Amino acid sequence: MARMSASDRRAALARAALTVVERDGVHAATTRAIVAEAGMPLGSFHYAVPSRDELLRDVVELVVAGEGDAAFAALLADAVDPADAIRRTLTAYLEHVRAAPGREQAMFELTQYALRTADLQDLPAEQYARYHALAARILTAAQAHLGIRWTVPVAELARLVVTVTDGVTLGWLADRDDAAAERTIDLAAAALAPFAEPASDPTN
Amino acid sequence: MARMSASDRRAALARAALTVVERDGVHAATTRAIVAEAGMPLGSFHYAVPSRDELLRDVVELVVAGEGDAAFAALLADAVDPADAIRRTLTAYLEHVRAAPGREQAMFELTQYALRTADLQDLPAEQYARYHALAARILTAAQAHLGIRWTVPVAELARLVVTVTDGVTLGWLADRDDAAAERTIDLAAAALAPFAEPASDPTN
DNA sequence: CCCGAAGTTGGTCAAGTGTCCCAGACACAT
DNA sequence: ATGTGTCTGGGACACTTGACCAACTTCGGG
Repeated sequence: MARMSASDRRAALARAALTVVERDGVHAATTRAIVAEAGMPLGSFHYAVPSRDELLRDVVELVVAGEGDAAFAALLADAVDPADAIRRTLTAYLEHVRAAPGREQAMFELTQYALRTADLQDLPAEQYARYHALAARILTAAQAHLGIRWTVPVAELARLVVTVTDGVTLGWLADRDDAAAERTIDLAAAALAPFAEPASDPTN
Repeated sequence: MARMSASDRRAALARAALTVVERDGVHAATTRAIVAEAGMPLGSFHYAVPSRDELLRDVVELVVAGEGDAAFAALLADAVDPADAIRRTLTAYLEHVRAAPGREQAMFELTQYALRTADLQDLPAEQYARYHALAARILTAAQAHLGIRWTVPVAELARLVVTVTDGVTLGWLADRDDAAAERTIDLAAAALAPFAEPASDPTN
């Protein structure tokens, strides 16, 4: 095994653990499965990290941190109106899920696991705060790109958007019905579009 | 232990297993925890059911079958308009979640578990089909109660409603922010209400 | 009343788990 | 070169888990 600092090894273990969780689920993420994925001997595990739960915490934080760089905002440029923009963005997200179902399922599993683990109970709140903040950034950017203004607080709309993406994802994971998911997105876009008004609307 | 037929015992074990899953999570639903919950000796387990995975299948089916009797439709009577009706219904659902968070979390966990288990992969689709059917029934009933007509197919609207309830539940489970969840529901109600029109609207 | 079938139960096993240990190898400053 | 703290990695321990068994008790029909 190449020599590696304990902290580097810990990071490598977290990445390996995420790979295992995506592929086989949280319950399969044993210490042995993780070190096998990382190509390390078992002994390295507890040299690099005090306990398995602490590594899982790293994994959740890895997930939370790495979810932000979404290129969704770029899509806004092509959209012709708010409904179109919302539909395109949600569709892009669905494509992302379809391309790597295990990844999104891993997010849900990790959230549920954290909720059941005393030491990790604060993580889901942080995780969702980041999701909400990300959605808020996209919505704010959309105002400039589309020349519109949201008629309700962006923070509240952001939470609703995250709610819809989570719901669409869960539903699709359950029945893998692409067409139905698309229709749900169309409907959601139509439902959310009225919250936008032209930026210079004289009625305000 | 009272004498009991093997099939009755199997049903009792499935109920006990559900109780354990609600309280402690899927990973805690070991054969020993289940028989302890059911007040049975360990030996009874494999007399009544061939394997643990087969009992988990029973549990998922129990969940799928027993979710339908919601009394949500009754709330429609008091509502003054579609937005109010939707808000009341979603709020009632949120109350249901808040009263027994473990229960709804168990639903999610069981769905994820089924998706990861080869023998159970067909169950989530069935589970969500039932959710969608239930939502469709409520939406159809709402038409008569409120004297309105949905301007989009009920089946599609039903899937969106389930999407929203799932998303709201997941978000609330993560951060337990009652106020934020309430506002999300308010917003969702406002967004969905325009899909209703007076039943005798002359513009159609 | 008897007897085979059905049900009960504590004990046991092999596999798998998280955690820990320690003897050795390595890198680097002195 | 030598020493010191860091890293390696095979092995072990205590424990849990799902599964199984064999002896025992109870039931219901002939």
